[in-house]
Amino acid sequence: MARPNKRTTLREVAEATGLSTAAVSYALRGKHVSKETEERVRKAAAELGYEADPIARALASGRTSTVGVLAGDLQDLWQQQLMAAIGRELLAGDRYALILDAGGDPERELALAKQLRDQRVDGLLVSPVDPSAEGWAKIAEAVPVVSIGDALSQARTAGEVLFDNRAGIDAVLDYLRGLGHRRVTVLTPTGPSTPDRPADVYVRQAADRLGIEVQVVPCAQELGEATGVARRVLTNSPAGRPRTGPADLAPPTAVFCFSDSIAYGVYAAAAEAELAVGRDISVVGFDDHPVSRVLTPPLTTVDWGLTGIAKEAARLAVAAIEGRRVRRKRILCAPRLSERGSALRAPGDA
Amino acid sequence: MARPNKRTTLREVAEATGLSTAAVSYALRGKHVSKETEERVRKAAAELGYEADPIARALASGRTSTVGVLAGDLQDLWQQQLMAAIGRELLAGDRYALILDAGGDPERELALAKQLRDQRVDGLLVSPVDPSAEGWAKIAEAVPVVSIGDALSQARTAGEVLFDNRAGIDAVLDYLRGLGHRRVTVLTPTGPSTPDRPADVYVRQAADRLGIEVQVVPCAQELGEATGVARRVLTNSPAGRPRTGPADLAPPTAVFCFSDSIAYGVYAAAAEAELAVGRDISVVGFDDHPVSRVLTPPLTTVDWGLTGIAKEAARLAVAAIEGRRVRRKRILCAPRLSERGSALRAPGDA
DNA sequence: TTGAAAGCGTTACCAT
DNA sequence: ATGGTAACGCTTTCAA
Repeated sequence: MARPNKRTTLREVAEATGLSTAAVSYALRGKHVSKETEERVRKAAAELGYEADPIARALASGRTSTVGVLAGDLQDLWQQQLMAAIGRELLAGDRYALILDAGGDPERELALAKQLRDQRVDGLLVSPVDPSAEGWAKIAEAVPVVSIGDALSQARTAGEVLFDNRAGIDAVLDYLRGLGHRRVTVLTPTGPSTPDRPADVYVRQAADRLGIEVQVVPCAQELGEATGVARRVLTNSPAGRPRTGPADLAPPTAVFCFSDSIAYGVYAAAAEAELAVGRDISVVGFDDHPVSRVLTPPLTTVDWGLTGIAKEAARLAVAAIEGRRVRRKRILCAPRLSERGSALRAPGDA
Repeated sequence: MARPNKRTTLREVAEATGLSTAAVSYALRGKHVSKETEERVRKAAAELGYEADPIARALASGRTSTVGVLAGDLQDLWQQQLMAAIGRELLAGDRYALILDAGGDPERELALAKQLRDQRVDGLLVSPVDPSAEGWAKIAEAVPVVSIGDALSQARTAGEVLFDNRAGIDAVLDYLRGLGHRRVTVLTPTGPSTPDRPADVYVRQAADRLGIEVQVVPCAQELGEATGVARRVLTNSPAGRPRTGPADLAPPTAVFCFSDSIAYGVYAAAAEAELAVGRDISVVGFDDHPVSRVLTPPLTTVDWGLTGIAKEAARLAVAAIEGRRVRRKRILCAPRLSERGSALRAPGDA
């Protein structure tokens, strides 16, 4: 039965002030009451050290001032960064972020989303592993959902902060093509159990259009694993060759990573193989994590504006929670190619 | 009033089965009931799509199967990593991590801890900004607390996973001394509003003993800010000189950073100043974040074993929650100096 | 403006 | 093994 050291309850404040619990409840929230009683109640509450019990409040009101934040995969350093930023943003608005990690598993992702809903989170921010899952529909009915990155195609969300993947991919492939690259390997965090994500699909189309040969290879975010995959790609050992794409025996001249975390793995593998990033093998990332500029050479990557994303996502969620209308509930983040030193002219290209 | 699409409640399951809510409640938890009723209830519950409401359960039982995880400062990449790891660890045990960020502010840290307690978290894991704060005592009375990094000196915690700071600092200073360094700047995340932490105090003693001149300079974790501080330290501009320590005009030959995140700032500043890390200026970190080995040169740092820490901390917390006794509730993590390329012989040293 | 009382959905105690 | 029924601590009608 609960904890031994009891908290002061609303009833006790009521008794102390000679008011009803209802009156006290209102007074503490500044509703329906006269200035003076509010004052009196506040004082009594302070003296008794009263603080409303969030659980009881949640049960009675259905609200928690807690927002669920569901990361697709927290192994991704950029997502860690994003969650931290969202947490700060929410906290600034007196809301708490309940951060969960789906670990790249689409099923777990939905299971966690449901739990969050059951916990009465007022809103749910999600950076989805599987944006096309049907399960999102029901969840979005029960709680305002804001998706980050890709749109939840099956659900009516309260807001979306999307990456303009097409523009980002076009920008990178154009850039690489201009540098003379014709064989590019794309490393995507999409796992085997996950359906292709929009970027995976689009990058093939874009490459075809530009006359670039791409090979799309799935890759874990964790550094050690990513390094392993990159190692195989760079040496073009059989395990690194995907089942799709032309059976080209030459290794790629450039690697395009759909997350900076993965790019770090390529750096590690390149160092092992004594390949100079930039000169021997070009690398492009996709997030602009802060440390990317500290690498040698600094990682050329696509910046989506982390802070802005966190701000917008939090804003949309809060607006939805408070039932406010917003002008645009779909924010499209434009890519900015941060051209640094990791992608240079392809070897052998004039 | 709550959400429109109502959930099925315990009472409905009771009515459907002709049992009392009590019986159903017990049955679903496999207590006091016969095999067959349990079966019958389970079936009915499944058919009705019943799932216990965690909030109501929390109010009635005082338990939530949620664990609060309070980060001192989530700008620190290593702490991001740690939180992610703890979250995974907890999730594996069917508990949810409620991750909050104190943003380096000791007052906020305590305020958040209280909120977490009010949320009825079953346990609290904390990587404290201010381990010596008195406020921890009360919190630890109400909920099992496990501290990570430094011990909460004023509180009776349920467990501790401590870094052997003294050993770590000794190892690094010994190492630097052996390389001929005599002027070392220590960059610590400890903020102006925070009391000195054990490591800050100890590093001065250790340096004195070894005949090393140290200057302890506070430094933010965020890359941009850290770079700024490091810039001043490397050029020894007035702003970089702390008020304490000898007024030495020469810049340090080595920088010892109490977090890898800060070390990244030093790399950035060194690059700006065209100083070669290792040759012109030695840098040592204190966490071993995964990306540290990807830098050029790879960062020499102190490894505490992230995964182990997350595991132990989660284990201690869960044990305390379940009221189990543990042999050792104080785990001391031994430092392992990962000697890589960022600290070399001091310039001018034979 | 204030009070009385009915929930909110469980759990846990006490009978049976 | 089950049922009845207080808690749990708050919010929110509905009256006054």
